[in-house]
Amino acid sequence: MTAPANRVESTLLRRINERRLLEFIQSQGPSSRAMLTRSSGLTAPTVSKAIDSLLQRGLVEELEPVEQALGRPGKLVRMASHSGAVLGVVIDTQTCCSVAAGLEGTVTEEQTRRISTPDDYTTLIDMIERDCRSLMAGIPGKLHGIGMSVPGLINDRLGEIVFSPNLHLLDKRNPARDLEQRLGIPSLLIQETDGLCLSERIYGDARGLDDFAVLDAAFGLGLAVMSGGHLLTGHSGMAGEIGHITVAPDGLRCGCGNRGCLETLATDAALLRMLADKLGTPPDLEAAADLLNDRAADFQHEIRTATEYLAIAIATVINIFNPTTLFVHGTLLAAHPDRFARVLDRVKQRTLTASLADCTIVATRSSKRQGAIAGIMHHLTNAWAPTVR
Amino acid sequence: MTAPANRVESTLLRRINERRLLEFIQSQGPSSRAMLTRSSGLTAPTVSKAIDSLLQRGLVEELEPVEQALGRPGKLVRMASHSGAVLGVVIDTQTCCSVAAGLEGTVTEEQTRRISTPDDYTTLIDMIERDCRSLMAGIPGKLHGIGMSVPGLINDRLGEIVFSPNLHLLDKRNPARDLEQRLGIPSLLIQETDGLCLSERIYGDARGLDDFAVLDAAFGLGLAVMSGGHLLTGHSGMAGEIGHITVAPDGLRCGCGNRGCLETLATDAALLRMLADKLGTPPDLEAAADLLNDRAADFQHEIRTATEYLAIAIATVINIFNPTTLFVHGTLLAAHPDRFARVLDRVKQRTLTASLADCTIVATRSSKRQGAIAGIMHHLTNAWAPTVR
DNA sequence: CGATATTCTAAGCACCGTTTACAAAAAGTC
DNA sequence: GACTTTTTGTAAACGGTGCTTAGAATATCG
Repeated sequence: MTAPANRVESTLLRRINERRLLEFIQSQGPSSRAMLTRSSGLTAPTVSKAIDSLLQRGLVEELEPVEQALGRPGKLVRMASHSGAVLGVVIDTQTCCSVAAGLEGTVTEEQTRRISTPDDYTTLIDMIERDCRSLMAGIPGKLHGIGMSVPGLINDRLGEIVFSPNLHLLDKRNPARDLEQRLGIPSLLIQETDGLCLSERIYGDARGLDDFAVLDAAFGLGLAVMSGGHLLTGHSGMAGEIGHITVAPDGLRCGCGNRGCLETLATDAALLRMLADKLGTPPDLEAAADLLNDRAADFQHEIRTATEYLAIAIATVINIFNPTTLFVHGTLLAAHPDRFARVLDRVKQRTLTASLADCTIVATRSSKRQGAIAGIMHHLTNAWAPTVR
Repeated sequence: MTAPANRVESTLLRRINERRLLEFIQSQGPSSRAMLTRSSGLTAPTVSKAIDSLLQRGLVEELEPVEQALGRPGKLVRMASHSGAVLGVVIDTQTCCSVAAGLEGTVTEEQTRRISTPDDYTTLIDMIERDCRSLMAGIPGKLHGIGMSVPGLINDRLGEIVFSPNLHLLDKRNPARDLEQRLGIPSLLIQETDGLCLSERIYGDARGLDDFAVLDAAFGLGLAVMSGGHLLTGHSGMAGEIGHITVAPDGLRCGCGNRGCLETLATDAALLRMLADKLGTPPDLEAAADLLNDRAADFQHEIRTATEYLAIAIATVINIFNPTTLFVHGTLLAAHPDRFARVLDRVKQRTLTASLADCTIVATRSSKRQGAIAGIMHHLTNAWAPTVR
């Protein structure tokens, strides 16, 4: 009762500045107060006070200086990794994994637990709970939160997965809320492509970029867009559903009920299906990759079709969003240099010259695991203070 | 030299609050300080000081109270219309118009000058300059700026119209900058669909909405998206080019060089062209509207085709952006109740159920004229202070 | 005419970032 | 080893901002 109720506006500036500093520490690594003063444009005393507050909140920690510079060595400040941690959980069609990381966001194999996805929702949550508890036992400091990356369509306002075409056991569920109730740790649901997008922004090649996009062309066609430094959400967080544009009116029937959706033609899964039709037996992803490497000549038609439609998808994103960079996630077409080059060549045919000139197209190097961590870290900084624009 | 250089951060809060109040006045109409206190959540003294500042900047003006309430009547404050004004200029394929309006944004026929678009750029600027000077002579107070609505692709960073498919005399030009040099009044280039979008947001049915979109299906296929209260711009302001998604790989050749672009199939212009093919002579827009009203049965195929592709365009926007409302601008399909109902019916087939359930689809009631005014007003408030998100 | 209700502003306070000044801690210099 | 130089970090005073409190201004109602 000591503080007045409406202090919100009064501390707004402080919170915005704390957040800005946190982002500098995140992107630059361990920094002294003086370095932050230089890069943020704030004054030294302001930085000092803000860092004190961040230390108290446990988001950053001090490090002994190791510099060999001229003057007084500055005490370094870094994202809390000895005194704080987050968990990331990835739910996917084949495999699920849980990972612990410091607030600096480094994921390691030692701190990862993997399971193959069970058929039953309750079993899934049970197994994830078990893995999380096991990871929590090894965490030194405070656990700030859990990020959970899931495939499918998430409705933020309802707080549930509307439906997940490739993993129906998630339909109408909220595994993050369920896990939060069991563990008592704030948990956040993150659409997997949004996670990849945040991961590129915080840890990847999109650091400092305000307008870029991630297109996941592996199974479903997922799109996440960073626009003006903000993740595109739409009214209910369901933005980014690019997979169901009609591009072949008489094409194959899609899970959504229509025919010829882009998703049925432009993904790894689509190429797999075309290979299966030709071979008579469905190959798995690795077998398909080998086939395409060894006997590419036999599958020219299939490769050309998938390439063409992936190019259409990429061109659509570039035309609509005018990003600086487009990250493409996928195994068969995006990760293979030659085939990716062919995709880019086709994109050139289908994009407005001016928009394409602005845009670099690359394959993602991020993982969903890193995406789950990025998602919860984004939430931790984002929920605390708004951004000015 | 009196004020310190870095005072920016210190006055940020003040500016944000002034802007918020301005938006309340804009949306609520004339308001007393007490009313603003209630609706903004700020305290009375803060509101009073901020209004003083707005009065001094000439953005608002005081009005004599006319209330019949109980206590002391509050002096009303409104957007400056006696003491301030803006101009709007619309450049379009057939007709151009210039209009003067108070800062409250009301456009009238008396304050409008129309010309038919000349063939030559210099003549165009000459004529617009003449009309603007004529309008400026009748303006009571300060002229704050000019908004200029143009068709085509605008590159913000280069500050020029990249190209304008239906009005090539604008290619590589910046008529706003040219007009600004002649008149000495700050002038702003606004993509015409962005203008419609801002117009709906400030003056139309999108007041208070943070996630909606405007699809212009008249000549080109224009898209503007308001996402989280911000206009989607992309890296260079070229976002929204939805017209060149390939939907009919063997279709007609488009101005962009490809075949089967959505723009060649889903617009009024596309329907006109189909009618022309059937009739042998190209009808103008009014003749076409009459034909479709009187002899609809004769053109079932053409109507069905355009309807189908417009539905694809609408569904794409809803799937990708998850808006609360989608405003469709167009004469032949969107403005006619029966035909629009058929479009909506087809949209239902092509949109993800969850996203469609969130979204209302209506025909725009805004005009490009209002859009030009909205564009400059948006700039006047937006340039002054950032938003917090 | 006084009571009541409502509007608006003046004065003082707390918080925030900035400026200024200075203390702390290292390397370089004689 | 003492002094200077360089860099880092903090304490105190100052101006700006919003908030709280108090009070003046101006209407209607009884």
